[in-house]
Amino acid sequence: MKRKSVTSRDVAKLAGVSQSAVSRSFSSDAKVAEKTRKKVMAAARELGYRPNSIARSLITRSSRTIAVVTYSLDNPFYAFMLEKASRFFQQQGYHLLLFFAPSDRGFDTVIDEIIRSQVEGVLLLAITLDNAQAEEVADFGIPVVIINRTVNYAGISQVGSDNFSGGYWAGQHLASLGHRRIAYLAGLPDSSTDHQRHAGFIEGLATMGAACHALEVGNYRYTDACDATRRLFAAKSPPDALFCANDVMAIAAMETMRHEFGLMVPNDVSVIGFDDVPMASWPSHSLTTLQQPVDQMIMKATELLMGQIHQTDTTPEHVTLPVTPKLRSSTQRLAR
Amino acid sequence: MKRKSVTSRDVAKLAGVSQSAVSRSFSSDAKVAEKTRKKVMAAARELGYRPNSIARSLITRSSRTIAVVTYSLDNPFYAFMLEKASRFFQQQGYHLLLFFAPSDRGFDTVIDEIIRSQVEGVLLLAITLDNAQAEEVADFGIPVVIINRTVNYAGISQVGSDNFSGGYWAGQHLASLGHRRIAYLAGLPDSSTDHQRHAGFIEGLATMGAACHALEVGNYRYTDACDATRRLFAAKSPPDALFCANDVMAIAAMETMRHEFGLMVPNDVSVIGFDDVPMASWPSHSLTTLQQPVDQMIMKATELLMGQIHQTDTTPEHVTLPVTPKLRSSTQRLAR
DNA sequence: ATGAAAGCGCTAACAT
DNA sequence: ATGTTAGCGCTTTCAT
Repeated sequence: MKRKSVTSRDVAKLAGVSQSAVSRSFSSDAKVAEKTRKKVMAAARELGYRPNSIARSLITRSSRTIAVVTYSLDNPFYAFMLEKASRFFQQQGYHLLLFFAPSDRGFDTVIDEIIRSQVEGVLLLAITLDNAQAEEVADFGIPVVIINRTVNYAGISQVGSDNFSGGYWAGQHLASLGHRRIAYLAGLPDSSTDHQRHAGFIEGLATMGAACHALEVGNYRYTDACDATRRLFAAKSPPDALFCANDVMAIAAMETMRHEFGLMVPNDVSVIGFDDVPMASWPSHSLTTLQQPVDQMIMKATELLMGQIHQTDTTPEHVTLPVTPKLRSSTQRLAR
Repeated sequence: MKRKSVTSRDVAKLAGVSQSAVSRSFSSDAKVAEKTRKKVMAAARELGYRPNSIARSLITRSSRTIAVVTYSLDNPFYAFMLEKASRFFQQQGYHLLLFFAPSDRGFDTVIDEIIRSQVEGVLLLAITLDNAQAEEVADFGIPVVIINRTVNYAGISQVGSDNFSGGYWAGQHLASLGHRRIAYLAGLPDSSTDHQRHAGFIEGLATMGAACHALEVGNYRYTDACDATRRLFAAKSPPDALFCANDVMAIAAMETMRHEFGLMVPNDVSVIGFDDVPMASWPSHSLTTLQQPVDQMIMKATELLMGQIHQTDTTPEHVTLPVTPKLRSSTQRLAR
């Protein structure tokens, strides 16, 4: 049975106190006699009263809400981050408003919704803002932290890992293993992570006098990566080593090579991924990869956001955390 | 630079109209002359005005917000569902408040937050409510839909798939393949899904005159499932077939059997999972499993929730959707 | 310590 | 079509 919303006024009447006494009884830093609070709580329980957070937010002008925006959850790396970050905010007494970036433009609508919602902070998972968008949000004084993308805007904090160095290590390592036809399986072509990993890779190869043998785009997605792999290995001169811009694609590539091309990893082809998702360490894949420090990234990002929310004088930071090569059995020295 | 919050009043002043004209200009079903709206919009743009959703919600008494509660995102099955459901609500103009069920009790706190937030509906992903909790929420007239768990409370809708039949098929199929030592790798011991899959399994085995050879608990989690598998195969009489209550555990079991016990799947052991997550169809795993109709489940659940939000006379439904056996290569007839 | 009163920023009658 | 008025349910001075 639907209760007609009970207000603090109703509770006050029943308890025989003023409405503000009720309000005080429900706030932690109360200047209320223990006796009145008891009375109020009893009345509240009887009526099934719950303070209306919306009314509270309106008057205190604080929503205690964080918006998290993400692109997709089918990369476990981001699902994990979302969970971690959410639990953190929840524990801090914040609510979490979740938005998915629409594929078909319309991202400005999301920004508008976020602003209207009076959120106190925005966390962007693998999403970036163009200058107009950044300015729009900044103009309202809403702190923003971006994870795993860069922005062209000084007012916004970002935390990511050292993609360039990761790519560099991958390139150098594969070349030093004696591979000659080293290919790149690219992520989203317009993402900063892809650019940086790619650039590092090229440079790492260069230190060994090598160059990128072939490149196909997998958009950081499993099925796209399967297709890209097919193109790569159907070529006249197929790769003998492959650096993939993330683990999901690396696993897709290994599956495709093994089961459609009858190739062995690492005997015929060495493979390196990026992220170190849990799956990467499963024995079937045992993927050599570059570990991103997820926990640190989340910690830093949430810390930054909280800092900017609480002290308005905090200056935005651009944090780059180190990646760690994880040597597993998807790479080996080229058999002569 | 932080703009001091601009209100509709400010816009009204600048546009030379009344405050309510501003309000009307920002509502779709407007009784406003095109000319006034133009003026208002111009002034709004100049000041950077955005309607405050909180104030709007307070007066309209509708938050246009749905709460989604989940336990964890490390099963891709639920990550996928969350994304699907979120996108749906977002597209319908609803906001999504995300909560993670705290492991250490404290779930009542989440319920309290949900009620205070004035959400219009609650979607529970693989989470159930005890009677007191169900009553609490129902008392406030908040529609609730539970996915993949059952409730002991008539006022709440639930949608799930036919776990019993799935288990039944698995038991019967494994027995009919000639296996004699068929074990069960259980999910969370107190979940309805586990009970039903288990019960169906036992019954399915029984039709073939077989019984469950061994049981270990994997809590629906990868690492727990690895441990459970070790226990299962370290036994004097290890299984020759295994039904796992979900795909994640089935994959964990296959990894462990293959790489720690040197067993072949399906030659030495047949394995069946449950869910049909994308990973299950990857060639390395090629897992025979019971496909849950995720899309239908989400569609039905969101439809039910929307129905209950919009017509208060909608009666709660308990929907059970059929599962589909997906025969892949993790099962085969026992070699004689 | 408590109550009265004044709004938070908006929508929705009600007049005009 | 537009303005005036009265709140939505709460927090927060300000007196007492």
